[in-house]
Amino acid sequence: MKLSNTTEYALRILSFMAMDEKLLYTANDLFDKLQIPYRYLRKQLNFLLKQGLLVSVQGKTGGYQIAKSLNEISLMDIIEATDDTKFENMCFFGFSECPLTQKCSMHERWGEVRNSTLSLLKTTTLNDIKNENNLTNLSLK
Amino acid sequence: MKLSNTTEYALRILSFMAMDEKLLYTANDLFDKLQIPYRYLRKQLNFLLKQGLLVSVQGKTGGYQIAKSLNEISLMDIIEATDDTKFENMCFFGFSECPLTQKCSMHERWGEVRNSTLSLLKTTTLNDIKNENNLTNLSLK
DNA sequence: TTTTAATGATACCTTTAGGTGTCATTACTG
DNA sequence: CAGTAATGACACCTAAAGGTATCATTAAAA
Repeated sequence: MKLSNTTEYALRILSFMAMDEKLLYTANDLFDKLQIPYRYLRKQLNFLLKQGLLVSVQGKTGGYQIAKSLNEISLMDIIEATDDTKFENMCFFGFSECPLTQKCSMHERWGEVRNSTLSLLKTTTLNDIKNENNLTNLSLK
Repeated sequence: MKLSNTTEYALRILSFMAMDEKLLYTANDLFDKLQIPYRYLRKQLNFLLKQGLLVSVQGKTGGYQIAKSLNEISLMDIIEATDDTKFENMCFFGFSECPLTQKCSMHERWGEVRNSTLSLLKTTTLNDIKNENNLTNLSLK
């Protein structure tokens, strides 16, 4: 009922980098702010790179940058890149067949809240996040 | 972003038993219907017993029964019994301090969908589930 | 009173998410 | 051109969730 740590980390990283998307952020910059273990952060950055969400520059003045324009990356894009759960037809009881065939006793009710959650995640982009960013305050604590 | 298997199993078990709450269900009855590995199911039943959600009868004609009246058990009660995540103030980015002090950039939006999910889980009881139960169909697949 | 079919308890195994450690490579800079 | 500060790659460790195995206990029923 909670995103995985890995997914939360990815959301932190990209949301933070969205604050100034033209900047080149080093792993150390991000480590200081985001409360993610340093080596795991490094691994995660490499992963996001391979997923095409980040680009990197090597060498002494290197770092990472968001690969696309902010309004092209939704929160759902980030979640899907780091979590292979299929949310679309997720049955409340975890039955794999529920949504398409028979309906379980939570089908309607659960469908509603699931859809509003999914819709929020799909329609909110990094650009929206940027415009509302108090994330720095947060990450300081 | 998904309930744990263990929690889903607990929801299956109690929702199924709610269909006829006065019946005594054996582990084998439940195993046949609920797609839960037999030995894990046994373990889980013992756990739900200790949590006070079930009562058991030992011996040859024994089995399990829901411990309270159906409208006294909400879905959230079941979730909380099997998952120690604290949902109330769950921050979207997983920051532990978010909800009470500073607000992160998803605070408002996330709060809304989180609250409607929580409210559904708290207000839906096993009695509601019983009244809408096609779960048998489901579990047959 | 023995058998049988149920639950109770507990220890162990397996997989995976999360996290570490080490060394190579790149490219700016003194 | 050597030193340095960054990323790249990859192997390994750890804890917890999920799942399995075994044996003891209970109580109805033959």
